[in-house]
Amino acid sequence: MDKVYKHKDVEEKIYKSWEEKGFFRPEVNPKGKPFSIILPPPNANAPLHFGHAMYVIEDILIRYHRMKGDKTLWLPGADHAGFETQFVFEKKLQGEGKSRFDFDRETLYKMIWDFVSENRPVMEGQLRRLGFSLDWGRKKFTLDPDIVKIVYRTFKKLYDDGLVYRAERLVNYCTYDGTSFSDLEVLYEERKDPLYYIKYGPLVLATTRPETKFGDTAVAVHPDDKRYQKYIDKEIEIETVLGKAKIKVIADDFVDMEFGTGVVKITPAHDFDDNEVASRHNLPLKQVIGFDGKMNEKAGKFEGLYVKQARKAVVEEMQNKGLLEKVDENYTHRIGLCYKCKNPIEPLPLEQWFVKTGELAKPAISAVKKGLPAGRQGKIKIYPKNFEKIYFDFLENIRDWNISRQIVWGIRVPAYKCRNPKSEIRNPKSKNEWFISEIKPEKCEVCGECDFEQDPDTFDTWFSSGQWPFATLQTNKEGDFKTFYPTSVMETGYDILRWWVARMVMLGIYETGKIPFVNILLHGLVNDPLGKKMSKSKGNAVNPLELVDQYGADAVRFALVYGTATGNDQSLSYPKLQSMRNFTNKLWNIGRFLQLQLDSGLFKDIKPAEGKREPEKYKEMVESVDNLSKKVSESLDQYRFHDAANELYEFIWHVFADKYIEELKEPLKDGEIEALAAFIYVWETSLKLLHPFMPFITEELWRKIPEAEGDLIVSKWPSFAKASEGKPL
RNA sequence: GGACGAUUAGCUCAGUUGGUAGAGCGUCGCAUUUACACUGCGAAUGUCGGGGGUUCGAGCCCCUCAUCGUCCACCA
Repeated sequence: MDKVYKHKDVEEKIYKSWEEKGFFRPEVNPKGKPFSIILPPPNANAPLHFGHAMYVIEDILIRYHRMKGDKTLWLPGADHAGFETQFVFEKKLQGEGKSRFDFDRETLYKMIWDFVSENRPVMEGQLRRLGFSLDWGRKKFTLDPDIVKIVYRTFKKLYDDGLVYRAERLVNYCTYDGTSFSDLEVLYEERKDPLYYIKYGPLVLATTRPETKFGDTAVAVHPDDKRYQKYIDKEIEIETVLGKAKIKVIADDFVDMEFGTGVVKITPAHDFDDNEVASRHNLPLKQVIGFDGKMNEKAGKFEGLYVKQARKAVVEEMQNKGLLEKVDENYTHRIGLCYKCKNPIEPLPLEQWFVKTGELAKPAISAVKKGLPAGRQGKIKIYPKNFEKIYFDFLENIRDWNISRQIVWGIRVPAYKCRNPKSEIRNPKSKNEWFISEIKPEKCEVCGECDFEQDPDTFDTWFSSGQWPFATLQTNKEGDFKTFYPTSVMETGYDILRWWVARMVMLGIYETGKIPFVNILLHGLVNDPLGKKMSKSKGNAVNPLELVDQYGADAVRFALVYGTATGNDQSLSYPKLQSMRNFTNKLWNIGRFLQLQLDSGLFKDIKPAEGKREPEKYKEMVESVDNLSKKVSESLDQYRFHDAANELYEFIWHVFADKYIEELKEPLKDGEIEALAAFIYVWETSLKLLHPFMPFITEELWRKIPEAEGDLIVSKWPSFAKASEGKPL
């Protein structure tokens, strides 16, 4: 054996041997009780980033339960990541001087498909490099035909249950990317813009968006505002850049009397707040900006101008006509930006598919809530507990979920529109011109004869990934769903608790009648060494594989759980990685020391019998490692990974290596069999306990112990009966 | 504006139900060709962010303030 541990000689070889022997499959423990985790599917469009290395927590749990004899499944997969992927691909096209508008829908889809197909194996290779014991035979992709079928089934069911509706609603629309975004996806930024004070007949109001005035359907004041009482509920005559007009004055307490003049123009088609005011007062929507970002015919002579140009032109015109009272140039406010291209989001009315979330949220809330009547008690536990509050906040204030996306890359909505203008007469039963079909329909289900067309939109990525636990298990090996659903743990970053986890609970309960998982475990983010969030655009992203090359997978894995409480953020630390690498070297040299004893010739024909493996003479060592087994097991059961890691590190290095081995050196020189037996007992136990954290080196060292049988990955987890003997728990 | 988290040794962070502060790295001293220098032994270092309260006793519980971070909601 070398003096120094060389991870590159070990890792690939060991992983391959595990995979070939089928140890990652639950079938290795056919009689065990089920334990399952579905891997949060990484985006198929890009190599792994550092956050993915946190999957190590799942691997620790999986390996622990596998060794405990559970029928253990860790199911891998990949997410098509609709918009993310299309954006990355668009960038690639840009680099080639092209854009997505150069291709038709089918060609574009095929191109992205090929692009993703190239990336997926890369990503899977990376997961292997980190040692993750995933059952590759069960891997799924969100665009697999059988997954799509399930997504269609759920959509149809929601529709038939009246939980899906189509409505013209304001959406966050990016006229540059040509797509709408959910509220969660919009980025807000502080900007300085002019605030224009415009004369509206007898009133003056302040606005940052004079170009939307053509879409005004009312002017609002606060009901208690003494200045404007006489105008409330009256129509006022106003002079505009397009001539005289009449507009209604309404009272609504959303108006801030202190702001500007205390008068607000209401533009329901282009502002979210105005839209809500409009729905309270039954005001009509008047769209003046098109989806191309240009003013439409309702803007009169400003038609065809882009919003920015129109604003300038309208302001100029108002100035000329004396309609502009003053301009506050130093007004700062927050505006919504497209989180990808950073252009301003334009609220626009668009027909969308929405899911009514109110009824879906209720069981998702009670699934976690404690203190409910018997039978409705929370069955899902969230760790760390403080994230419960975020979960409840989201679900208790949930808004309906817009699940349509105007992009090509994704699961196309299986909704079809009748094109027969008389369809409603022909079929009075149909609520509208749409029908939903899980399979490509032969004929129009509304009128029965027209040349119907499919909705061009695709589903929000979270709509499909929100069904991931049951979708992956229902489309896998026979019986998987029955055996492994609900899964034992859903482990992911806390940043997607609402986007993903809460939605999985809603859709899981809705579709299967059961919770999708029993425990929710959330880990923190990994920041750069200076504590800043890693991101590609900032250039501070670290590729986890580079660190694996440098320090070894085991050291990287251990560094991620050591010294940081579960759920807390951590900063990448090179000194920490180095000391964890040193720890692997310490392990290696313990193994090397044992090898030297075995090679000494003193223990040639000796095979310590079972009874001798826990020698009375070294009772303290045996008890102390048994006590370690107890502590590590308890820590893992409570998801206290940092405690377990700390115990292991302390014991193996500073107790076993520094103390026990020194004490055993002399007896070993004398060829004392009990000393060897004690050494091996403590060593074997230590390797087992450490294996979930550092799988590669422990397996390699295990195979060097002469009487160690089989592979460490499937060896029996140490019991700790002796440790608790005589000691109160 | 709201919520959550953080604030503990020079740095990075632990500290589970309240019982006179811990680790890793770093620093300083000593040892040594030793299974391992990616080593061993030893040492120093903290009014636990500020203030107030509960308690026999608070890093931990309560109130308040400050700074940083994250998420959510967003006033034209």
